[in-house]
Amino acid sequence: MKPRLLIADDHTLFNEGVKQLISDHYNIVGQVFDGKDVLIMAMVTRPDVILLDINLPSINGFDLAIELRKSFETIKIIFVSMYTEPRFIEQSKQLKVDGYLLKNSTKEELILGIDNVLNGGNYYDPKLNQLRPNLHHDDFFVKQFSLTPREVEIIRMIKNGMNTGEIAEKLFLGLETVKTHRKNIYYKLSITKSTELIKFALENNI
Amino acid sequence: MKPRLLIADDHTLFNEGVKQLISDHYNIVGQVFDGKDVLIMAMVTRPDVILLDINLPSINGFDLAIELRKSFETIKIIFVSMYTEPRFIEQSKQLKVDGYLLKNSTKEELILGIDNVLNGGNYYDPKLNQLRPNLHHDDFFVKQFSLTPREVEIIRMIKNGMNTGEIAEKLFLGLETVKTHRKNIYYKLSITKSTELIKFALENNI
DNA sequence: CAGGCAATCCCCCTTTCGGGGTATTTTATC
DNA sequence: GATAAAATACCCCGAAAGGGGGATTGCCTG
Repeated sequence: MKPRLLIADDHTLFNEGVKQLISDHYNIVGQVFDGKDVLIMAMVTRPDVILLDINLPSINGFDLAIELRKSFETIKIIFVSMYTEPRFIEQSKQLKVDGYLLKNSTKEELILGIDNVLNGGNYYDPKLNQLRPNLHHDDFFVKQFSLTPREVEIIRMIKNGMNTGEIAEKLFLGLETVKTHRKNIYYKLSITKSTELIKFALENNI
Repeated sequence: MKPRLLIADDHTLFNEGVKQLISDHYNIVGQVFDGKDVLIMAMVTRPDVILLDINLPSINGFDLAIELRKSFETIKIIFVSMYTEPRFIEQSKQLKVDGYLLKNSTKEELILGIDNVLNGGNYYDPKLNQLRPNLHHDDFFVKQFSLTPREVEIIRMIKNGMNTGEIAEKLFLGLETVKTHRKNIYYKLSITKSTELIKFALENNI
């Protein structure tokens, strides 16, 4: 009897593609494309394991993991994401998510991960441990504007509503240092105001 | 004879999944996972069409499109991306890229797009044109926070990067009037900074 | 007509931003 | 060990934003 598997990813092609790829190994009991459908679908199909995208519409993967854990003791949860941010990994481990796979994995790695988790183990993609913090290999925007990791970090904090002083305090930096970073960011992005920065950050998912 | 197709996407699972999905319809002559391999692979396999991710390692999709156009007159290029940024669409059209598909398309849309392009046409995902117009949302937003028409007008202008002085000038108002409106807006939304206002506005489609 | 609301305008004051510099130390890379 | 890139820090200055108060006009509605 093949293990029962539910796929939750809003990228239809990816979702469908993964299904095709591994339907020899697993019984794909459901596919959902929106966060709000995951819980109901889990209820209906009772999968052994859920492949869960983190960046889902309506409800994100983290919130879903919390809810799934509440309602379904035995369902294994595996995140499948393109994000390698350490804070994502951290949060996943805190939520006792069973696995974390990257979207640039191979079919073999995917199956290896799922099988490991089904056998009661954990599987966090080995590539996650060899990453330099805050360096986003596959972030087109960061490359396009040659932003440094520190600059991206500060952009995120500005996006989250922090001002220069708060950022300096949080990062244990001098006020002037953060000001310098801001100036460099503005220069690189050819902008002049924090409001433009917010727009840039939100529109580019930084 | 099935059309020859090359897939370029660094997300192995996606790349592989798409291959599985459409290998009935097309002859998948190659798969690459890094920007630097695209040109050589195009040379070797001579595909009719390339499905090209924009956010590739080493060389991004735009630069590749330029190079491909130079070296291979007849190869059709279709971007397959998760990004809906208008400036991406613009740039794609300027580069005379034949198609632009979204990663949350269905298998059917994918095939429709590829076939259109193979028949000499263009195919830009219809969803790209209907991004935005959602009057329900901002209605809700306006009601929820009981914003006046004038306030909404000013929020839009702030979102578009204008400062208090520019807004005053444009609306033939005194500086202090606009400042007062800003204060009232901040009070109603329980925020303190323009950056938070931008987030509110963008996230609620104001 | 009274009360509420929207829209307009003003003063005072402090903090934060944005733009112009310059300079030192770490880190990575060749 | 030289070089380049990144990260750190400081100075000066004016402009803009933010926060507190108050006030007037007009308009609609009960």
